[in-house]
Amino acid sequence: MAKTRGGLAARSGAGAAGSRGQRPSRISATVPEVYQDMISEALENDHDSIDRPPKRRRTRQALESHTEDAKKEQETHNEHIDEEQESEEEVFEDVLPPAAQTVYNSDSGSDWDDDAFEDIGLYSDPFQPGLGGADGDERDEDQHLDLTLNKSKEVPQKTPRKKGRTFTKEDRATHLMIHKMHLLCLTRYLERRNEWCNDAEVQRILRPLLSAKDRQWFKTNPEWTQFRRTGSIKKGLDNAANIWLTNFKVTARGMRRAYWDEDVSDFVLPPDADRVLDKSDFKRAAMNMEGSRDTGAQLYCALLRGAGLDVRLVCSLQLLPINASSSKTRPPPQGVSTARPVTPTTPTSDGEAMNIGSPTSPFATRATGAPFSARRRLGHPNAADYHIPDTAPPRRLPPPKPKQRRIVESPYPVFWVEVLDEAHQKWMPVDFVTATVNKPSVFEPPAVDAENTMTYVFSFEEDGAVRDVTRRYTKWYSAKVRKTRVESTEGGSKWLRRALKFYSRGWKTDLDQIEDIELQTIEGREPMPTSIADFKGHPRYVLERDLRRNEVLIDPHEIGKVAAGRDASSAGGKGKKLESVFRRTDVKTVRSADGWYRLGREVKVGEQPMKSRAARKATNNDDEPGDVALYTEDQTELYEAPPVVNGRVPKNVYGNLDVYVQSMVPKGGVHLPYPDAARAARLLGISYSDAVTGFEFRGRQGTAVVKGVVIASEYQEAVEAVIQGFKDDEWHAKEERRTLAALRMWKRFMVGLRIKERVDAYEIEGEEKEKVDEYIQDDDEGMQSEEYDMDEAGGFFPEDDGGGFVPE
DNA sequence: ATGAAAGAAGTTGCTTTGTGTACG
DNA sequence: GCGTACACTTTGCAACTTCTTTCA
Repeated sequence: MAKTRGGLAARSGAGAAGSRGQRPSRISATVPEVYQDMISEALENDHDSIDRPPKRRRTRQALESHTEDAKKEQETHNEHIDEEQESEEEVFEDVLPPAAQTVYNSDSGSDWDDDAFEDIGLYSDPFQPGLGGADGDERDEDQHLDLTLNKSKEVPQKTPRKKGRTFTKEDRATHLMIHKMHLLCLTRYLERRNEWCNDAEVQRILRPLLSAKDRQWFKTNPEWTQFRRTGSIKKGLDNAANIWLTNFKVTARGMRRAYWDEDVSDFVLPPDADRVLDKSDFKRAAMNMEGSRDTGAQLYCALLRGAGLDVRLVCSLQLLPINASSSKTRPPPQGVSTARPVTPTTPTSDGEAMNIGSPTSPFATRATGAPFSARRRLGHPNAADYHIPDTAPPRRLPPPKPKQRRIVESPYPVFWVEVLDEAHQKWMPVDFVTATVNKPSVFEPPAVDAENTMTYVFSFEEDGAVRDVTRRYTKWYSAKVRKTRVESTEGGSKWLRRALKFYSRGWKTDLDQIEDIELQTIEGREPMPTSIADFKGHPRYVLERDLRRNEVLIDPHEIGKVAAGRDASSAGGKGKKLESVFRRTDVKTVRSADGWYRLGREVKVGEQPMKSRAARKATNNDDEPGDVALYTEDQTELYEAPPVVNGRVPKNVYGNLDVYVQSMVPKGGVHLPYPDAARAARLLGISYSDAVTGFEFRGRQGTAVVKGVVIASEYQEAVEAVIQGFKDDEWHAKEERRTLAALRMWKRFMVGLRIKERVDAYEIEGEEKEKVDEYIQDDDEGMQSEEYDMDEAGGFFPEDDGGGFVPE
């Protein structure tokens, strides 16, 4: 769990979660049961994965600098551990920090086994901030994720890679788990915010913002035409957005894109972080009409709900990517939207007051990307991004602050709302950052936006039900976005469904169904990808080049062509290389006859292989390594083992029976997977075969795993009875051993008593009593040691049901 | 600026029916 | 002499992944 904590530390723009410690017992009280299951499941898996020591790589740079910093490193490392253990309990805090961004602390390492920390040292990494001696700027350039913990004796690899790192299977599993945890945490956070938007007092505070006239737009007459009703609401929303923009002041940074590679050991909450932690903060934000952009959107939601509209709170979750590959671990490039004057990892300078008008301000920097004057920008879709105080003076006086601070965020919102267009039974996205109504296409930030990414867009309704509406807002859902979501991992779709089920209302309204169809249509309308890379892993299209060796196109229908290769971009379209695009549904998995047999299937007679692949090795020395024929599932049928005849169970050449799946048990037979079954069958003298259920690798060769036996079904009861008999016997034998041991001790005790009695009888007047006492004492000691200290003996300890020493 | 190709370097998955010794 | 329990050992290769560089 230590790792988890490291991964969920707040990065920036996040609330101060650290101040609210909790006891572990509270975790179970506050975490919904379904999540507890999921978490424990995930942790279990990880325990499995650490059984085998992972093979690790190491870069030369890291090794070279190791010795110098080793000591210092160790100290730092220990501190980390302490911190992590301390704060580990807060992971599932009831109140999540607002806009909680998460980072993965490289120091928390790949193994969270406490013992593992004792003999594993972190390598000092010249790229790691604060350790390699690089100054701040360089650090940001070169800093990369070091998830690898190594034993210091490890030998360096021959030719290490300069930058970047590949991750082991365990690392990737950890990344995925943290990604999931992050999703759960943010969803819960979102649900809570959504709840606050329903708060009557918040709505009451905001109510005066909209005059009766402003509200009039939202009161539509059902007798009006659809168009008029929608038009009225849109007009009202435009109006409300203007009012909101002139009144709400952005004073804090909202949620932003998460990265893996930041060192949280010296993390300081930036001064412009969103500090709304509980409902009272939320109310205060409503009263002061200031806060982060996110808080603004939430309050806006409350305002509209208060005005009687059906409003959903929408959030584009800023999750840690599933793969922490090096391209994703670099700090955000100072690109289009990162017009921040300071590096993101230096929070102290982050908070420095800035002069908006100065040429070094983000305004000036922005000028290259958005060459608009402040006034022109007002009408620009991204106007809200600039939050210009002078052109839109707030109604209330700003709090007395020495200087105004610029908050430069992505021009695309993270939080917004969806308003129900009742006439059309559709949800219209409404946002005051982009100042748009019903334009879903303007919400998706480009891939290069270092502050904002769109992967999961969740929409919470007033009653707390959640909907995944990502497809409404993303252009390339199937081609790009889906690959960054859990659905692209094994069992991911199911997991997400399960996670979101917790927030569902349990049934689908008509509106939900209409929306389902709408989202499906959007997905179906997605055009064919234009780049070859996007075809890989696409749920609908496939290129022949991306087929795996056990995949084959059956009855393929070419459904398009795509330009591939360098020729494609050559002038005049000459020499264009075109590749055929096929449907993913035409792809079938093929296996060898042996492979199918392991799944309990058999290739039908006369079937021709669909594909063949080169055999790895000749099985016998004289054989040429030929090709292995591969078949599709359609070419196979369920394997039927030779039946049990007259109680005789068939055997294969190895003298046992393959039962890889249940269907391979021969007719008239039954599989008893108990270890004692063979002995029982032998005792009864009936025919049986050992059941081989799989293989395990020991040494160089695989060995069969035998699990129980197959017997004729008529003997099942008898064999089970005998197995039960064995168990009873065993139990009785054990009891007998215990009884004997107890009796032995009683005997000894009695003998001891008798001796004492006799010795006492020898006592003659005048003899010193001490001697006798000594003798008895010695005897006592003898009884407490060695043979009396038997585990199974029972007897001597009152709590043992063997009883004995203490008479009942 | 972007993406494809090619190459490098590393990881993963497939493979798939023992043997020798001590001891009761 | 026989049966049983247990320790021993952990291949090698191709596919696949990820990253970098080069180029159009």
